[in-house]
Amino acid sequence: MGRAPCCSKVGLYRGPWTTKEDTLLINYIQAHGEGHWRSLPKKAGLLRCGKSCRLRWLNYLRPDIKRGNITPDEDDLIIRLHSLLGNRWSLIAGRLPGRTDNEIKNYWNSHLSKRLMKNSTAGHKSQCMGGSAGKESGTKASNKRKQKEDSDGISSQNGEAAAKIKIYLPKATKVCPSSVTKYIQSMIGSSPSNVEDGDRTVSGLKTANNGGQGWGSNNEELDGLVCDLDSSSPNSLQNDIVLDDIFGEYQQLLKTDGIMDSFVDSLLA
DNA sequence: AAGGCACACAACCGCCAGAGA
DNA sequence: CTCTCTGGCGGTTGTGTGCCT
Repeated sequence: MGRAPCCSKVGLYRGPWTTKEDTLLINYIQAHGEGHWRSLPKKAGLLRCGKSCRLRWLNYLRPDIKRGNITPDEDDLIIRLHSLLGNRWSLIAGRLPGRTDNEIKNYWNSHLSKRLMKNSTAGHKSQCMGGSAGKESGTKASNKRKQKEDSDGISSQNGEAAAKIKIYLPKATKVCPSSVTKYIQSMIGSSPSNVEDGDRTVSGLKTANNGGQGWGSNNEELDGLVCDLDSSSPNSLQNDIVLDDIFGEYQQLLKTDGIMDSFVDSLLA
């Protein structure tokens, strides 16, 4: 309300993209590279909003996009990262090569949030769920689908599957430490944030059993995290203990794998 | 066979932050 | 310092598809 739209929508197409539009966009970006989304549609001969072009490219047309089902490894990693970062889909996507934030967000909303909800309601209510938990359905159709997912191994992975998870460096994404802090703080402060997922406990950083597979962040974020919690949390003593554990565990992982060195290198590059 | 329902996912929208004038 | 532009993010919506009754 009151805000000017990102572009004049008069005379612009909306809705699903045609193959012709896709081709125009791909050709243009291959010739001129990404960026300048605002002027791109005009130059490429597209009657689309620049934002729409950007989204289409990033979420669908990019050559390094990995199509197909989320693997159990990715599934597990998404759960872990979400338990730690909350709905920071771009950060999570940064650790899953070929996956987009949109894809992960959709996957979470349609699969994982419901599964975790189901598991958590069996025990206790978990408060580390994402914003939209989705509607739980009790239809035979959905049950059937869930059974299929289970048989496909999506939710039956255990430590063995988790042990195969690879470590990926995060993209150099700018993150406000305080915002991350808020998320983690909300998770830590909201009772046990662990979510029982089958035989396995998914917690903030319970990764010691999987060979040090990790998550993306940087020292600045963690410094901010520690400072904020130290200074402002009403339950700071309890939070401190939990946080110290997590932070120590995280540092252990970094030392073990030399993640931070290469991550810093990637940032400096 | 038809209608209803739920799901999956592409696409849109509003807001925010950083850069530059 | 302020304003504008631009890119990026997360939440939400729209639509096609498949299953069930």
